[in-house]
Amino acid sequence: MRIGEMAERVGVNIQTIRFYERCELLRKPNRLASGYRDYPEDALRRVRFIKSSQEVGFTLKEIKELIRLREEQRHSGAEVRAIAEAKIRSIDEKVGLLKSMREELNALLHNCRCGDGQAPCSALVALDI
Amino acid sequence: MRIGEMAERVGVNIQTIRFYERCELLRKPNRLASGYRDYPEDALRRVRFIKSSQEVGFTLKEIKELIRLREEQRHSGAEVRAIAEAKIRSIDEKVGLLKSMREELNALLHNCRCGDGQAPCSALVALDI
DNA sequence: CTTGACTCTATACCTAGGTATAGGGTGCAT
DNA sequence: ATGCACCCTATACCTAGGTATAGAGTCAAG
Repeated sequence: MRIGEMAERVGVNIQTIRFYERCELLRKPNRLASGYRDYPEDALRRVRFIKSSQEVGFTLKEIKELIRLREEQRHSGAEVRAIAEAKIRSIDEKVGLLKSMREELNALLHNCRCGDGQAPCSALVALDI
Repeated sequence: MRIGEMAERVGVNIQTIRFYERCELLRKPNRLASGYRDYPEDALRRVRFIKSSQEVGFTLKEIKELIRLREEQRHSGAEVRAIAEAKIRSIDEKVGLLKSMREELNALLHNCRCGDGQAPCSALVALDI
């Protein structure tokens, strides 16, 4: 698959793909005789992985940390373990934050009866924003 | 509380507090006779709310959308409802993404026996990164 | 009554993460 | 054989989200 199809299918800009390659977030793909990049089918998953990780607040630097493990041939089990454990802790923190935000919003949905504009919405007062 | 204490207690730069005020993410606080900003105790929570929301991948623009609801005196219940529902959906998506990342990482922790450097780590191969 | 730590506004600067453009080649369809 | 859609590299530019600096005022402690 060439870069245009890849970008199209994941829903990102072509430049973004090349940008990720420069940042070493994506491996350099094989080239056709023409010099065009030629991606295997599963390169799509790698780009999607980057995009989802960004969605939940990881920076490219953090994402690269995870990716680099794979690229290193002789990484130690202990190193993998330590990084994975740290990532899991940070994921759990994020899930915790999201859950409390969700509860607050849900309270808002069920308590807000302020369509009449008489009083400030009590649910939003509780949310304190 | 003056701005220095506020920044200190939340763990952000003083300039960041003023930046949020300019962006209308924080209400303009009362001023002392000197012209110094004077924050109430609960302004801390508002800054922490912004910071946690960023942690889980919301942009300042998205955060502001939620905040603005409160500021508007006569918002309609339907509008609140629609925005809150949209936010809940996006929170659920994020939680879903985080859960699958967590499972992958957990598999990595329990399957990786590659300390010997003989073979590529099979858990990371499965993770496909 | 001055020195040091704090504050103010205004403006300039910085990093991350892209996005666009210029100038040129590829390759298939007409 | 040429036009159109695609690709290449290199470089410039852009937005978001801050962070630093200059120049000036505040104020409590010594």
